[in-house]
Amino acid sequence: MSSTNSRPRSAGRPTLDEVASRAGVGRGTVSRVVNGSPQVSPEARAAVQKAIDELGYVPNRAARALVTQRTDSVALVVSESEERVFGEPFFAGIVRGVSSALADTQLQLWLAMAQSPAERQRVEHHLTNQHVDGVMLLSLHDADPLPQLLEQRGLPVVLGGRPARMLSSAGGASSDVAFVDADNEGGARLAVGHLLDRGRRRIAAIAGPQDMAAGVSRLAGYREALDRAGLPVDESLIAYGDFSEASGEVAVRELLARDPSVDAVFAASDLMAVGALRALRELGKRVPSDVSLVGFDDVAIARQTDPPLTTVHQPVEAMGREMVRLLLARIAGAAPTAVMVETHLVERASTL
Amino acid sequence: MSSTNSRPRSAGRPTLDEVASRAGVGRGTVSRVVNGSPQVSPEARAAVQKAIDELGYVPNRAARALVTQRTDSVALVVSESEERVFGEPFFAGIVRGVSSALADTQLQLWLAMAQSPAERQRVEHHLTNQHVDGVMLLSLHDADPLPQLLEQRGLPVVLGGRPARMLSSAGGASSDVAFVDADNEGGARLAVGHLLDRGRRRIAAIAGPQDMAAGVSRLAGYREALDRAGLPVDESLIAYGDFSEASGEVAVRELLARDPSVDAVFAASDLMAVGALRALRELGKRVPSDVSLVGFDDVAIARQTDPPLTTVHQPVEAMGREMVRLLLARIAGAAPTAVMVETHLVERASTL
DNA sequence: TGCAAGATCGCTAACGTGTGCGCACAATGG
DNA sequence: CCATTGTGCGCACACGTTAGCGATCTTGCA
Repeated sequence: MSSTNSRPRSAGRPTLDEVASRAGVGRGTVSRVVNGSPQVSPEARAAVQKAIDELGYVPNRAARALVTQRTDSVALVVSESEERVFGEPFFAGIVRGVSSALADTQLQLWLAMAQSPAERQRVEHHLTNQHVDGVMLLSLHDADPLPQLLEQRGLPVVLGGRPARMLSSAGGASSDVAFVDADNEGGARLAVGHLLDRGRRRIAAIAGPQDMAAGVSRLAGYREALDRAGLPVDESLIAYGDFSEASGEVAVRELLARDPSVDAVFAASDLMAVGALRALRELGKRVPSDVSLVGFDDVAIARQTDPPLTTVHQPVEAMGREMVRLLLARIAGAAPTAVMVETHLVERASTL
Repeated sequence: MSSTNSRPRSAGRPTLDEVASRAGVGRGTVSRVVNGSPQVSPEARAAVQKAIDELGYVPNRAARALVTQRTDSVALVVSESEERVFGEPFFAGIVRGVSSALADTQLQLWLAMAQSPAERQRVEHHLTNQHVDGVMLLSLHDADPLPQLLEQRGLPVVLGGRPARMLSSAGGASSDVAFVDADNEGGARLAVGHLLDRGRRRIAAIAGPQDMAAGVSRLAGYREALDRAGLPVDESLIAYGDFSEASGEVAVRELLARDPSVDAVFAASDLMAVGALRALRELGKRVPSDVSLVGFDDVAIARQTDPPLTTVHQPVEAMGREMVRLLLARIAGAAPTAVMVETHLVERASTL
């Protein structure tokens, strides 16, 4: 009895008017019961409910979405490889925040990865109409056209991390696309301020790529901290990396070659700080006594380096929650807004 | 101009017959062009394509799904917390395999986490009709009714890991629900065989919970390896844990208290092996000289213990690919099947 | 030139649901 | 007993698409 024809399928799922005829009412009444409208008598409601239970009726999402224009689900799209998505604790934190914020809602979260062009194309194609009510985008490239494209198609979008061209707009300002970003500038100020407080004066910076918002903002925070302390910014104390471990190693060698009296290094990412740490050791510098070192991001390895890394922590879970908040507002019809979440310094043994 | 009425929406997305009237053809022709039917003349095709581009038309998925009964997307549902999903490399491997197998297809992968009852309810509700074409389920509870429920609703399901009640059916056998499982029994046989090859004779086992298929199978493999070697199975050399680190610690203390001459331990999970390793050290036993130790799973920490852990590796990526293969077959109308993927031993320093 | 076959395309009937409109019927007041 | 109000519910249309059935037009052959 399992192979009489190609696909048994149990004669299709029950439909709205099968329920209606079994309950002896019209389609409209069944629909009203399903959607909890008050305009239906207790006995009719009971009869309909009975029929629903007996038939195992469950409304067809496609048909409902077609008429209501809603799907009751949202997507979180990450433009990264599985490797990094599952490796970096950052993403886990975001997802945790997003899930917790969505818990109060009826909205279902769907996670998608899109790194290769083919995947990106497919995701775009699937997102683009009537599959979700809104999209959260994580870690996309510099000038990725995806957010604009989606918004243009009428799909609310919220970005995690500030888009590169949105550098000037502060928190709360309205822009063409909503985003949540950590206070990179403030965090860098905290880090460098901490080094200044501890009496360091020759503070070098390993900056991130200047075509990424985080890179620019963190360097700006470095400059501002020195400024506020009345110290001049010595451009020869700034080297540029690409957030990677290797680039941190190269940068710190260059910095010390330029000026051996450097007594502190601010690295714009923990990975670069880890590279810097290795190079410093190889150069015979002791951390933190000879050179203090501060990173940024508070990734997991920052706790396990020797010595453990002082770094700037970003509240990733809060970022996830804020993304949901903005997205819900956007779905409800609000204009795009930007919010900034605060960062704070985690003091460990790489500074003293 | 942004607040004249409640929701501008740019007058709605263009529809099929807006394209048709602009191109001067009928709706059917536009549909044929969009779906790549050969039954349309080059000039009509060009006109339609032009109109599509100008209007930025993109087909409405809900309407299409309503008539075709397909959504061109599948779900991977993991019944775990974000913590574990993003922490355990197992899931990353599965996702990598699934993604790579899906790359040839037009199907979009949606990942969902469902641990709490509320989340489970919501996922079930969203899956249950017309949101995806098929579902892959990972790490669900013992007698979870979800797979049966979904199959009953007409949704193809593939399980990662053997359901508890399916212990007897071997690879390829037809069952009521499709699943992919690692050869736990064979892996355990390899592990214990390795210990026997190295001359160990008092081999204890830390078994997993016996209400989980993996726990039962791995213990069965242990017994069978001894059996094949003509050795009796001493029940006092078997202790039971729950796959956790703490339970491994407790179990090994109990085993050594029962019989101090134990010269090898087979742990049914790497986490239990890590716990056992710590307890052995505290008990003054040297690994591997006094007691050899083998784990199971080949998780990331197995490489970083001291000494690094010999363990049984499961080809998680291949499991992901197999899950997709089974799901596609299932969607195409095939009956549920079961497949088993091979495991192999990774020799490290905890055995000699 | 006439006829048939094949290519091309328009029309229309679903797909299953939400919802406004209007009707029937019960309750209440005069 | 009749008029009026209000509640409950059936009817039918709309949502945007696919697919099958013919209608029309072109083309080849006798």
